[in-house]
Amino acid sequence: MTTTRRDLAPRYDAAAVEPAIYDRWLEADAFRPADEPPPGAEPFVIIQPPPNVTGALHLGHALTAFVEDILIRHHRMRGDDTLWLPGVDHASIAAQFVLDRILAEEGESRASLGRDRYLERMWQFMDATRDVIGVQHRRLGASLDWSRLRFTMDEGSARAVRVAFKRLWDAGLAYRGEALVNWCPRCRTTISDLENIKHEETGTLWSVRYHLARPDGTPDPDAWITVATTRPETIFGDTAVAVHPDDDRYRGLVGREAIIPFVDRRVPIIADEHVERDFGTGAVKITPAHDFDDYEVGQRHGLPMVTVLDEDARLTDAATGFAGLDRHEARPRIVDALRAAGDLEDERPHQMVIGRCDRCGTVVEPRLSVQWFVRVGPLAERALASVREGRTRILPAHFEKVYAHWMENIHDWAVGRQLWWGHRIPAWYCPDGHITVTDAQAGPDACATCGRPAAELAQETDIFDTWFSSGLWPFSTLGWPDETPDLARFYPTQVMETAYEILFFWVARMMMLGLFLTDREPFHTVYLHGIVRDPTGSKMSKTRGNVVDPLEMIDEVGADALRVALVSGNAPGVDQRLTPSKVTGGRNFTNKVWNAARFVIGARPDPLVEGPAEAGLAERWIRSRLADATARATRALETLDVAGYAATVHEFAWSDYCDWFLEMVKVDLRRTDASEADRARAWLVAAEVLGDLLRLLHPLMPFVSEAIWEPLGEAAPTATRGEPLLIRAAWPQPGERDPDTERDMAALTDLVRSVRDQRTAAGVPAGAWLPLHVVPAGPAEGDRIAAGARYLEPLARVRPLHLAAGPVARPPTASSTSLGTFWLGADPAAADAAAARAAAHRSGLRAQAERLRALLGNAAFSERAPADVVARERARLADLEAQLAALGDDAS
RNA sequence: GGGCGAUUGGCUCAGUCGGUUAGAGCGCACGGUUCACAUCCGUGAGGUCACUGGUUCGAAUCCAGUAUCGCCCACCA
Repeated sequence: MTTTRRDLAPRYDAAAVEPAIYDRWLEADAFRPADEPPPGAEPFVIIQPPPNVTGALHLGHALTAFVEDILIRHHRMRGDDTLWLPGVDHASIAAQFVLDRILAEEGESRASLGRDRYLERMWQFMDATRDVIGVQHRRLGASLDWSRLRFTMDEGSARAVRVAFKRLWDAGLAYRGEALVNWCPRCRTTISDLENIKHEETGTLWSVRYHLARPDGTPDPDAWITVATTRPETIFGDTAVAVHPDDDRYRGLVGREAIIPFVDRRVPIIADEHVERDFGTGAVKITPAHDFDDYEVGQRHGLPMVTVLDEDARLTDAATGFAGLDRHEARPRIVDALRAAGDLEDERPHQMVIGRCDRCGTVVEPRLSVQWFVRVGPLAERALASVREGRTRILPAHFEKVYAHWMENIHDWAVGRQLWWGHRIPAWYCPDGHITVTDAQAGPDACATCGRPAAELAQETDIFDTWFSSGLWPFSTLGWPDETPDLARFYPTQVMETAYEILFFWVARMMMLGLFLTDREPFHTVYLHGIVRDPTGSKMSKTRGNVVDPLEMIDEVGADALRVALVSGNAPGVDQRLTPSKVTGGRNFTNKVWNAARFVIGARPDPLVEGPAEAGLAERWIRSRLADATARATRALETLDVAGYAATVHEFAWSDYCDWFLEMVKVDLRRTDASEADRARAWLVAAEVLGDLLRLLHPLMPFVSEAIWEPLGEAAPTATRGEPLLIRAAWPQPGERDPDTERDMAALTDLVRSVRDQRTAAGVPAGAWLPLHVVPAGPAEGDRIAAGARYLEPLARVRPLHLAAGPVARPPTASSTSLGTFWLGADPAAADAAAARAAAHRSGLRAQAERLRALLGNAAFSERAPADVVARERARLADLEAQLAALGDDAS
């Protein structure tokens, strides 16, 4: 019988193996679900959070892809109707930011090109960059169904956006209105609250005299009210001065008028609870068009709103003498002018919170404008109920509180953006001011209100916030609004896995829109992962220069190693530090698995003569351990405990399979007294368990496991059960545990470890063979030692083994395990340390026995603790006492 | 200002339903050319589980408070 035996390299060479394996998966079309769902199969669907089209792969993408790929591969192997759908997000503001920079280098700009040419240019840019992120995901080993790749700017998404907005409009949940919004003067667009990032900064608090108006309306040079402000450049927009109604200092001034500097406008002095008496001077200027608080005060008091800053945050003509100046230039000049006029009373540094644009860092300006909003109240209520009532759960669970808190305090969503790259809002205006919203691609035929023909209507120029189309992602990708087969088959999805950072941006919006538009929760579980930080715990950022490029890491150690590093020991929702030692650990593990397989495949007896053979201790033990590992790994994956899964397979592979089992297999393969059938059996067990181990490992290290699979199958067809590709192989069913065998093995390995400890203590050369004397604790123990002797001898490197029957004089180096008392026939000169170790061992036993006696002697314990707990402790004490007695210790 | 979370060996992190010897990897010490792997093997040291109080026969685990750190949200100009 001849077999093709592959020569595997002594080291796992990721760079050589991984791309070839990925190509094999692609050739086999292994990522795509079957055309028809397998009968009785449960769907398991993850829609990939679409990475930004402009972004390069970072560790966050890698973590996302790894966690999702692990879940997907597991379910695919279980035979579920599994779909993992990839996508790319058009990222309007981010994409414009990038393109604008490129254009600037070419001496062009948004303005110089105009909307149509700009968008043309954007599409060219898209064509050039759109595939990059996908190609990068392939290097991670992501088993995404590329045949279903979607883009948030494709026609499917565009249609979904139009239909979604039309439904919101028809339901009265979309409206247009004037309001104060966050405006980024550099991006020249509205941004949402979430994109307005608050920073603690030191500014200046100025106290400025506003002179009171005399009856004739002129300023009284001798009477004034002093207001505190951090924004003197908005003085021109002041339409009131406010004080607290209970503030005695100003009681007499309420109802009088103050004169705004420079513009000499008379404004009322009003009383409003919003004013903090203890802050500043207790009097505040009210600028309704440039401050969210003041806006509300203005509403309450019916104050006029004067806009003094334009789209570029330059002072408008309302700013007499300062018009045209940028807000930052204007500020010091205005302060100077006030000082010159003698109206600047005070100037002091002030800690304050400043909002800056998430994208460009520019100070955000509250700006009065007419905008499109989504009324989120009713949407949020449903989205909140879904989580409260458990129809969608969030992992880790404490984020449910965060989610609820946000949903309860949610503000209407300003969905319009004054940008060009994105989905244009499908609203048309007629000259009479009517609004027509349609989901027809070609636009409306006529004004819905007055019937004016389409030619007289003008479409809204604003586009949607990127997150509007993202909010439709779980169903727009499956064909919604059409009732497509994919939508019926795969929606709602199972797991939404993403970074906790975008819980509000994205997850909340998908919940709200999904429930409104499809009447179903778009996913059953939200799995949030944390941020990958640098080894010191800092967030990775380009400016800090501490960014780790996953692709470089993969070049170095391989994708599987990076995957192990990122998912091991990482709980959901918790930030992690990626250290070099974690990456090295991942690499070492891939290499360990590779080499274990190399050994097994290379150790195949030739010829392999199968025949009747008995299941030995090693075989029974490893099968039992495998059953345990399979059950635990499966359970961990079912509960989305990815780190627990990784830890389980790591421990089983390294400790059980490699450290103990393979060492025992070596013994069995080299036995001279064994039959060929016995050797064949020992090897086949090793190969078959390796097969199941590879199945368990596959989601964690898909490349290595797949690379080994084929050569293993060639050497041992029963190990792979004829399944050609591991990615499509069946997930193992947990077998039966064998507690007796596990106990026997635990006792044996305990003895091996104790002997090794004695050897180390005695300074015995590692290679030396020593006689071992054992006095078994009883006849049963003696039988167990005899049964395990063939492993005990080589693993502990002891020979010969003396099993004493009766009482024998014990040397001071004697130590004990549950199997009995033992000592080594070592050179007496080297035995001092061993004797000390043995003495320490005895005193440890004594201390434990002491503790247990105290516990069991406590009536409260024996009476109140559960019977099984008491019995267990009793048994432990009995065992300890037996060991002590066998060592000649009478302390009991 | 409100909310959420964390605190476990030198480091990074696990720790199930409360059960009496708290685990892992890295690091450290010692020993190793045992024919899969030195990206390895073996052995060992190292923790009063942040602190205080409570519940309990029993607390890293449950409760209350304190301290420190971190994050999120928020309209004191």
